[in-house]
Amino acid sequence: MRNPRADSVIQVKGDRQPSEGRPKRQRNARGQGARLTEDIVSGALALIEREGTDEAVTLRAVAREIGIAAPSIYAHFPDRATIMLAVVARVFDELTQAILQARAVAGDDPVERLVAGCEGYVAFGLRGPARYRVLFSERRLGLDDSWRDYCEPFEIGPDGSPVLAFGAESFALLVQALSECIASGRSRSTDAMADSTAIWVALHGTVSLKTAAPGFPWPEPDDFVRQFVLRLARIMPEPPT
Amino acid sequence: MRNPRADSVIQVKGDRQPSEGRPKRQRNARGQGARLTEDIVSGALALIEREGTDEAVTLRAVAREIGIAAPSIYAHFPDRATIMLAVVARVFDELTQAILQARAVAGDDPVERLVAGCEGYVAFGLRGPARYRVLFSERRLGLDDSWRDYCEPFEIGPDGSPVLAFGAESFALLVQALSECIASGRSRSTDAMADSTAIWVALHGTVSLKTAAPGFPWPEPDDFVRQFVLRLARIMPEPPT
DNA sequence: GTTCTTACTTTACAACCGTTAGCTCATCTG
DNA sequence: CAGATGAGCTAACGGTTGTAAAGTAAGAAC
Repeated sequence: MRNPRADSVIQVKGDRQPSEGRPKRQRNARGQGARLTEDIVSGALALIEREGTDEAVTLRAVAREIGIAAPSIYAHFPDRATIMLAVVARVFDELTQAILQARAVAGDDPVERLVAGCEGYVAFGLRGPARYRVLFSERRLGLDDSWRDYCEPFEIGPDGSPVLAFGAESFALLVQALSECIASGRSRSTDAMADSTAIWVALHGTVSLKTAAPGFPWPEPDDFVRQFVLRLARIMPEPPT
Repeated sequence: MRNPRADSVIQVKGDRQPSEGRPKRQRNARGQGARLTEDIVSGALALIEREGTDEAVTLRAVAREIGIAAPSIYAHFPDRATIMLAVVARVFDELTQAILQARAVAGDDPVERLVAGCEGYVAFGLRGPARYRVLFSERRLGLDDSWRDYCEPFEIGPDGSPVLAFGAESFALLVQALSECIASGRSRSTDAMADSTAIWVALHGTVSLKTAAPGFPWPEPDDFVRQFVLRLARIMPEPPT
């Protein structure tokens, strides 16, 4: 059994330059090198939205996207995982803004504000399914502590990863909205944390399943969301007169 | 600007045989060739559970896993997507069995049966997060009609893909369980379909988020599930005497 | 004007991947 | 026993990826 174990490789192949195809990006000015860091994150995000999956984010693909050479990324990020972490941080920020904006146009009624925020969450997710998916799909494996240098200083979970620390801001908005309903006597919830968690779970499930199974006979989204939010938030059937 | 466009490649590399490392699988008997089809699906599933992601399923990895040569797969599946489809079909089947089993030990009370099925769903998901994830993460793209030859004959969605046809069985169990609660006067739901959808969405969200964010302060799972199922199913506070 | 430094490139390597073409070898059929 | 056929193999092509090493262009500092 002659096993050609010695995998000898002679490869005479040149990588394509970044200049071909894509518009070549012009070099940053002297002090502005950090600007490329932002562009890398933007490029990765654009790639995700265009291709529909985060698997499209490879160092080379990102480099092509923004018109630089692949190894140039190493000056800004140590590896792919850290790029993705920065992407996640940015998308969580966008999510928080979307919720705040939806809530802002909802008036003063605490229940309406709660519902509006939830509808905003779902609308955000459905507006960019791939972008939303990265929030909770990152296997944060093989990721050392260097993420601290590239993201805001978040708290660390018990397993040493930044886990939900990212979503904390959005989740806090939800807890706060429910608490206001409780305080104003509109909800008979006795555990804002647990009930917020239930709402969050349902919101996430809605986005996740609606994008994964578009063929399912889904009810009209806003009313569907409203109905389950009211029940999970233990909103009273009749407002107190 | 001399651009070495002509990417001439001289590659003198031999692939590794499947025999090295892995235990070489012994050839199937004459009529039993189809047995490898099952083994390929099992191998892909094992790979998913071990590596934690379906990205680990490459033709070569599956071949290594079960001790065959990569090209041998082509006699059984035309491409990776079809293998994944068969995996999804099998996992959905496992899910249905898990729900049925959980329900079987729940006694006769329709509410308890509903809750037990839901807890079974969540327990199944948490028992094998990667396995569960494939159910709803497959981008069914670039997948021609040949899936019909490898899975049970499912209905086709409006976009020509088998989409939710897979989960239909599990979902039907849920609708049925809720309908029994309605019929026995324990639920005041007037739309079993919509309320089942809400429950499904919450169940999926629970599994998805609990595995994605294990660092979050999750409530005890069974009670958490029971609480939101009762509310979403519009179960009466007091059983009728 | 020389030197230093920043912000990148180019080139190359080693390891994967899917897929094709053609081969081997045991077993069943006549 | 001859031949067909099923079941799986080897070898190879052309492509992808991450990443190391070394090179270069332009502006700032002296």
